[in-house]
Amino acid sequence: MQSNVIAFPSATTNCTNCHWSQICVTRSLDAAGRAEFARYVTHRGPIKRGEKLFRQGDKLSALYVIRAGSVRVYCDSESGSEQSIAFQYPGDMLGFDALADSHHPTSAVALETTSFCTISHDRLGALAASLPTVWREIMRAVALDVTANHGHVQLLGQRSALARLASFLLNLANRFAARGCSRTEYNLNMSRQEIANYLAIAGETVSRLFGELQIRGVIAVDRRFVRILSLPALQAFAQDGALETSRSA
Amino acid sequence: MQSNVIAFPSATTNCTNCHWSQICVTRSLDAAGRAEFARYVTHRGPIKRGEKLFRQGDKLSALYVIRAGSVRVYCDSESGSEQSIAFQYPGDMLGFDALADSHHPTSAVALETTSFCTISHDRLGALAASLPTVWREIMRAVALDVTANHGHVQLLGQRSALARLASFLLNLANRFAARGCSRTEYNLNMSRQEIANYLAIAGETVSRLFGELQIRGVIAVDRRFVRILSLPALQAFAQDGALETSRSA
DNA sequence: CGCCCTTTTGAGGCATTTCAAACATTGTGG
DNA sequence: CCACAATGTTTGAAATGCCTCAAAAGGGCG
Repeated sequence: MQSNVIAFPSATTNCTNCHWSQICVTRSLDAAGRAEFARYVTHRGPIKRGEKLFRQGDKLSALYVIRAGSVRVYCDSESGSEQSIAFQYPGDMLGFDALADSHHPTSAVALETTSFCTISHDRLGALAASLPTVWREIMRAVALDVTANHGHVQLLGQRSALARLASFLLNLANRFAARGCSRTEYNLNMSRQEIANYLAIAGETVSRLFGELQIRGVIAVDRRFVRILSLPALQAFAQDGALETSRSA
Repeated sequence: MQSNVIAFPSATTNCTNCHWSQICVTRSLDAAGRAEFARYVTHRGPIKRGEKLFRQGDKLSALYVIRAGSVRVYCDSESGSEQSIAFQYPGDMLGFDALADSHHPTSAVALETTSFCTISHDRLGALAASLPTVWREIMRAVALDVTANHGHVQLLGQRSALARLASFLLNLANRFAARGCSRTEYNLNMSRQEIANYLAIAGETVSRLFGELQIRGVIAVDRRFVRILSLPALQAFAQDGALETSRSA
């Protein structure tokens, strides 16, 4: 998000004046509640591209909320291959999958300079006692994460690589829009290879498909900057993935 | 599970004498706790194959735990296609993805005659007040579900169809083993087509791959009954998906 | 300016899909 | 109890979309 419109937050930001209070788990809290919540939150970072918030296998120490920047969550399999699970943006909470056995089953790495908040695992009980309603919001955040995972499975279930890429671009568009950024113009925070891994297709295919969509006038791509020229056309590709004839709407 | 070893539970079963108390969210409760928990639980079913526990779009009314039988969870996309998200067995909790916006983003359908428990959404607050520690278990169940979803994504990220099928068979094996059933012999509760949809490959391919694995002596298949003849060989296929030469261990 | 890394573009091969038909299995009604 | 329908499964042959390997082109950064 850092690269998309919104300025990098100052170090003195806290939950009462945070940009993302409508997206974060604080969204249902009033000013007093947010001030109280802030007592349980530690600001961290900024960390640089490539640095990790946590590693697969690490003992759970806290839950995380992105404050600025962006993060890629991924899994390493026994066979050595890596699978990207999610890209996370400001306001997104991550790390609760570690609540199952107190160890992180995934890793999270910064895609760019990134700041984040942590909520100590030890203090979750106290937080819940102090702000009972916040549990509901945490559950909601978890449920949203589950739903996002379902979306990812649905995306991978789509046969055509084109449909996957189109779905991906639309997903990003919606998430940026939810954060007050442009729905139709944004910077990709990840490399082609990282997109490819997330979509479970080859990097070269991603490249080719960006080309295809550009030739058809559906999007304009310049390096990592994407402009969606026809949202309906992109949605059509996301649904049936048909390439075939002239379809630019 | 009904078809795998364990007898169908009697109608008088409750949380204090439930077969699945080591898997269910009650697993950390003592006898008194379970008795208390049982006050919040309603027994439902049995329902028949094809009947639904809940439908995508339904208003959230309760959380669900399978007691006997098996369930398929799936998503309908706008384009009309369907994507299987998970297969659930006794002790598994489902439905909490609806906590995000109070409506179910998925549907759940019985694969066979199935009984289940419901925990009314309205009474979750009272339950939490009465049994504070149970929240931790519910969070754990949710985290397990998230982890399972990551596993599904990893599975779909694997390129070869053979690796996907092998991973799937191993996943089932582990889950049956966790429930005290045989790890190496079990009945599939779902059709070939349902497996294919879950794995995002064609039904015909599933058929062919079952044949391949059988010819190679890795498994023996008779209709829906599967016997794993070589766990190591199946694991090898799950990791690299290489078919190539003689590899029967 | 030159090196390195990412991205793009090209050509060929192959795994998987698709379409189609034979086959088995289960359930149903006469 | 059998014939038949309906459904699910297997098998075959051809088409194709994506991957792999390889090389060139473009940016970023010292």
